[in-house]
Amino acid sequence: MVRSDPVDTLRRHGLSITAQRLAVLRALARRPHGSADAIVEQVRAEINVISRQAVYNALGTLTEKGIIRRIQPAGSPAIYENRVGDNHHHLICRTCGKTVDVDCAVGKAPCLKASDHAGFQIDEAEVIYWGTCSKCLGAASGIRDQAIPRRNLKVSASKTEPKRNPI
Amino acid sequence: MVRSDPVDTLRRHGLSITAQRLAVLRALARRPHGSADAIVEQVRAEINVISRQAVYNALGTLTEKGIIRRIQPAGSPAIYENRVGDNHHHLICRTCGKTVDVDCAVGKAPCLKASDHAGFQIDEAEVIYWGTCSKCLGAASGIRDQAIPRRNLKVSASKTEPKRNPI
DNA sequence: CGTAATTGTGGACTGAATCAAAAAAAATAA
DNA sequence: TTATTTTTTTTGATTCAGTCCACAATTACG
Repeated sequence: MVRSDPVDTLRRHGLSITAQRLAVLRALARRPHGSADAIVEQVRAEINVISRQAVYNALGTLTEKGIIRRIQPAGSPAIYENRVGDNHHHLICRTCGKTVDVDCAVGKAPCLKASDHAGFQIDEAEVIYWGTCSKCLGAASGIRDQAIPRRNLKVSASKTEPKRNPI
Repeated sequence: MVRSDPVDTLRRHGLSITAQRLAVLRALARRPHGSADAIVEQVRAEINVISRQAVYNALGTLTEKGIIRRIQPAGSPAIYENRVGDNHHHLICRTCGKTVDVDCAVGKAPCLKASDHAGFQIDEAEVIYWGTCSKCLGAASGIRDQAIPRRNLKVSASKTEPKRNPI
C-alpha cells in the first residue's frame, strides 16, 4: 500500500484539494524532515507563490488529520515528516540539525509504557536522541554548517572552561 | 547527600554568588517544574526585583553547569528542574501542562541506546510521554485550566465537523 | 579597601508561530 | 454549466519566548 497520491490522500480525509496543500505534501514527500520555512521555500520553487500562513495552515490541518507528523525539537523550529503511525523516533544532530529516523530501541512499542503512569492516560511517547552526526564529528573544528542553528544550547564551546569538576 | 545549600552549590561550581541566582535556585527547589516566566514571578515574590534577563542568565549558566536541567516540551515554553543526573523522563498533560517525573521505562538507562546510530554520537536521550492527567481526565468537558496553554495542538474541538447535522 | 572581572538592568530586537478580516478558490446545489 | 455556500488563502498585524546590547551594579580577589 504505497498510495502516495496526494490528491487521494486529501480526499480520503475529507479535505479540500488545493494547490497549496498538494505542494506541501509533495515537498514533504521529497524531503523527509522539513521545517515550516524550508517547506515554504520548496513550495515556492514549485508553485510560484504561497503565503507563509498557507503553509502553516496546511501543515496544521495535515497534522490534525494525522497525515503528517510534527516534531518540535528543543530549541529549534518544528519540523514535519510524512512517515506516520509507526512509532519511530528521531536522532538529531546538535550541530547541523540533521534529523534521521530511528526505530524504537527495544522492539515494537515499549516506549509507550512508562514505568509509573501517575494517573495519566498516555497517548504518545516522544523520544529524541541528541548527538552529533558523523559529518559534524569530522568537522568538529568550526565549520558551522548550521542547517538549523539551535540557539538554545548556546555554543559555549570553551567559554567556561572548567567542565571537569575539580575534586 | 542532600546538600541543598544553594550557596554551596554555586561555590562548588565556581560561580559567583548573587542574590538572583540564589533566588532562582530556591524557586526551583520549591517548585519542581517551572517555566522561566513562572520563576520570574516566584523570584519577584521573594526578592523584590529581578530582571527577566537575569533569570534567563541564571537558568542558562545553571543549566550549563549541570546544576539544573532544561526540558523543552514541544510547543510549550521551556521548563526547568533541579533533579539532575539520573536519566529520568517526563510525563506531561496536554491539557493543563502538569509535568511529573517518571523513571526510565525499562530499567537503568536503556533509552540511551538507539537501535541504529546512523553514525551519530549520541549524548542524550530525551523522552517525553504525552497524555492527560487524572484531573483533566475527570474534567474532560471544558474546564480549561491551562497552566501551560499549549497553543500548537490547537483545540480544534468541533471546528471541522459541520457535516454532522447539529440539530 | 580598591580594582578587575563578572553579573544584572532595561530596552530594543529577533524569529517562529498565531490571529483576524477581506479576497479567492473549492465544494455543493440548482 | 452557473449560482451560492463553505472552505482556504492572502495580507498584515500581533503575540510570545527568548536573545542582544550597552551601561550600571555587584562580586571576587589581591
